[in-house]
Amino acid sequence: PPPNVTGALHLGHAARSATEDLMIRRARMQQRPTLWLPGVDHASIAAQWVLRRVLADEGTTPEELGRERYLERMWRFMDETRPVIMGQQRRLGISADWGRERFTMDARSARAVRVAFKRLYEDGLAYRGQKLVNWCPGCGTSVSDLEVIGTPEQGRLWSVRYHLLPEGAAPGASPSHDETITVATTRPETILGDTAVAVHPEDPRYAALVGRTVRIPFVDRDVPIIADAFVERDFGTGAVKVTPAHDHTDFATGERHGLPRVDVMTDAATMSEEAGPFAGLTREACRERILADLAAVGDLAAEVDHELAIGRCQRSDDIVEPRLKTQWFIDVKPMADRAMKAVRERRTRFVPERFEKVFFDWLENIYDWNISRQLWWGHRIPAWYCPDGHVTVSDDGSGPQRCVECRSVELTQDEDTFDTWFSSGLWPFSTLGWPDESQDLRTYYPTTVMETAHDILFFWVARMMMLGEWLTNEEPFSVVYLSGLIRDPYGKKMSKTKGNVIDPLQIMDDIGADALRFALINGAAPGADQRLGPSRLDGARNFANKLWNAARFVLGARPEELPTDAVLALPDRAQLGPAEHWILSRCQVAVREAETAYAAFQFAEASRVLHMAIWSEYCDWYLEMAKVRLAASADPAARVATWQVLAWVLDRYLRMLHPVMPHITEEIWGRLPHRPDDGDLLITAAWPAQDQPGPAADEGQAAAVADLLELVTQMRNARADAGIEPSTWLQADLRFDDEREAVVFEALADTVARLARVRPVLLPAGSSPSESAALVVVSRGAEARLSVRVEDRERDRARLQKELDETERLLASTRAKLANEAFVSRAPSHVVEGVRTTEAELQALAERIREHIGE
RNA sequence: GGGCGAUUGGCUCAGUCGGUUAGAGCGCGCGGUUCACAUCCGCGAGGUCACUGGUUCGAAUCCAGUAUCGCCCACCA
Repeated sequence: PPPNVTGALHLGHAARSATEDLMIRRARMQQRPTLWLPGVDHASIAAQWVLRRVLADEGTTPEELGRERYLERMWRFMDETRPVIMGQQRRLGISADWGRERFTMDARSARAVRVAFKRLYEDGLAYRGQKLVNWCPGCGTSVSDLEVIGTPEQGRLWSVRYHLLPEGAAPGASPSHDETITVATTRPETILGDTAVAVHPEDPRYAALVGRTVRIPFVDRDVPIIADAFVERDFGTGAVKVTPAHDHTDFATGERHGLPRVDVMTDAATMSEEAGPFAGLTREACRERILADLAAVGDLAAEVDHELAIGRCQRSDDIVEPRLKTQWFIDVKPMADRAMKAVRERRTRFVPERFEKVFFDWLENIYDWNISRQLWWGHRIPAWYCPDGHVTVSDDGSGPQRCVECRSVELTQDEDTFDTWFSSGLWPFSTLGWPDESQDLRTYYPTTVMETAHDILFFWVARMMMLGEWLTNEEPFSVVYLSGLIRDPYGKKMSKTKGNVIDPLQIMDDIGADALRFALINGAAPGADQRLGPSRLDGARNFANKLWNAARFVLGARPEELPTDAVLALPDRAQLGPAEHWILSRCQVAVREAETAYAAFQFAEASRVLHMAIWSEYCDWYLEMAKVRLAASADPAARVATWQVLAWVLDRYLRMLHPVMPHITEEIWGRLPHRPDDGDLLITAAWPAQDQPGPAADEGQAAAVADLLELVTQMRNARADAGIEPSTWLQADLRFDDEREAVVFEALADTVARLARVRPVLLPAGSSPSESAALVVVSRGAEARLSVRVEDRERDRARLQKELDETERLLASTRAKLANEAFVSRAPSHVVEGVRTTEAELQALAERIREHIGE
């Protein structure tokens, strides 16, 4: 989504950009045709606020400048601010098609807006009419329903007595003193605009009063008591004042009953001439005066605290006033139906899926879209009026010559501009050349993925889908990926006033763009808000550092025997040792799992898989194992083969990680040998998950190595528990149940020595245990005895006992399962078999441990 | 008022198809000047998976209800 032109890069942008860049880079490596079109949005209301502050600093105001000079100043401001936000985006390293940068206020967008509007007008969807709009006095413009935020606030509910006219009395007669109807209101100032009182048609309390006339105080207007089912009998007094010009419900009621609309306010939210004695007062002052006056004459019947939802402007936080205006609206229902159809037909799907429901709920209950804004900055509505009031809509850039109805040449253009989201809603196709049948449009439209935060699902995504379906007859994108918002470590929204904002530019200075990207990707579940704080950022920085250092080691360990122009390749299979089979096997698993996650939009999972594989498998184990085989004393062929595996595996990790951390992976990759079919840059290199898998690892050897590593861990554990100095070399007698494991061990004896700091000796399978004092380590297929001093061994008793307890606990639960007749007969056989195997292993293990404890 | 989501070690979160010994990072404890990395290495402690009931041979996972928190929508004035 295009960021606002006047904005500074914040973490939300960074997160969106990182996610989008991830997708585009992966697609590019998969050799798919990719286009990521960057740009900025003109954000009319936001820009107007920003420029007003700038002008204030310059000692002037928009009003002083006038429309024309104001717009000139705005364009100059755009020229200053636009490169700033674009430059900040580039620092993230996002691989957009920068040469195609677009702006929602550029000439091509302007044309698309005109054409779209004319089409909607001709289709009967765009119309001009007098309706209630949401008027924001602070912004001086109407805003759409979405921009009005219902804010729960403590208010009051006043009950006011209206006096009835005597039955059958002529209009203007004196109202009755005693006969009254009491209405409840939270907004006494709108009394002045009342044109009816409504009660429920089945409310016995008021049945007799329906049809009578009441006198509205202060303005002395006589209005009817009407019956309408919208009235809630249980609320307030059960009688409602009806103010069609100042309340959305009342407007609808007024339409049903043909009530007049009396507008008692001005654009500045002060009382108008229609307010009679209160004209000129602010709405707040008017309320006070009315309440005082009502109380004075005894017509204020009750006053209670009442919590209500106040509509406030998203931008200015002012209380939004429903006001009667003649403006442009779009009947969105037909478009909404088309958009919903695209989703039902699965031409567009949401990730995560649950947003479909939110999407449907909104579109099913949608109201007409008010698109007129009383702002200067924006696309001016291409509608012209002649002196007779005829409307001419034109998509011609220079406007119409004559009125379409009376041929008058005296035409005046509508003063208003479009809601910014109208032009944003055209983005997927206006940027590709629409309305022209351009080559780009044919190639890239409909697009593949729309990625954005869920807070603009209605504002933007739904509008793009409606406008796209209606204007191009195609869904604008097939996947909507909705991400969450970034919050501070305590779950609070980041805001400047709270002072909890993390500045992505500062973070990039501190830890680099890649670390920031990794932190953002790694912490983000689709659709879920994420908390971001120092600890996650530190972790990401550490990972970048780890990868860099591992690469430094690999590059530095390159054997001299390998020709400088050697291509990236695996050695002959015969040259692979067990450790090489193990890491090749692990690498294949990681590539497969990461790809599955990427394909399912589970980007955090993909990053976790790669983080684990690189850190916990490649660095923690394989690099350490490789060091032995790389040592100068080793056979040169083995040394070369080992390095080839190191490089080959690293290459795969780098490719898979590139979408997340483009800079560091590119930098490292550039220093590794490449395959003959590779270009110079990783950004366009082939995606491992779909290229040739390479020779399959020997899974038997890989599994044996895994067991051996488990044994190493246990030996370390035993040493630590017994408090053996880490630097001490111990003698270790090893015995394996399985002959193949023994063979693998023999090949890796030096490696085991290094990893566990022991001098390992292989005992024959049936040999008797050593008599010397020893730490005993027992694993499923092997055991080790570490020779130590007697007192060291004494400290070790507890460890074996603990292991036995744990083993017996597991054994008990396994046996309980097998003892369950229902389990054995109903569970799938492979599950039962698995449990049987586990039971046998655990039993053997327990026996062996017991044996050693008995010694 | 309606809807959605969350609830898993001290903290932040994974756990996708019901069967794994429930994982990770941070934090915590113990140890470490091993020639890639102290932004590091090794070892460890720490979880009745919010609660109640149900389905199932088997539930963190599916269903119903409850509680708490968060978000979205809404014309009880």
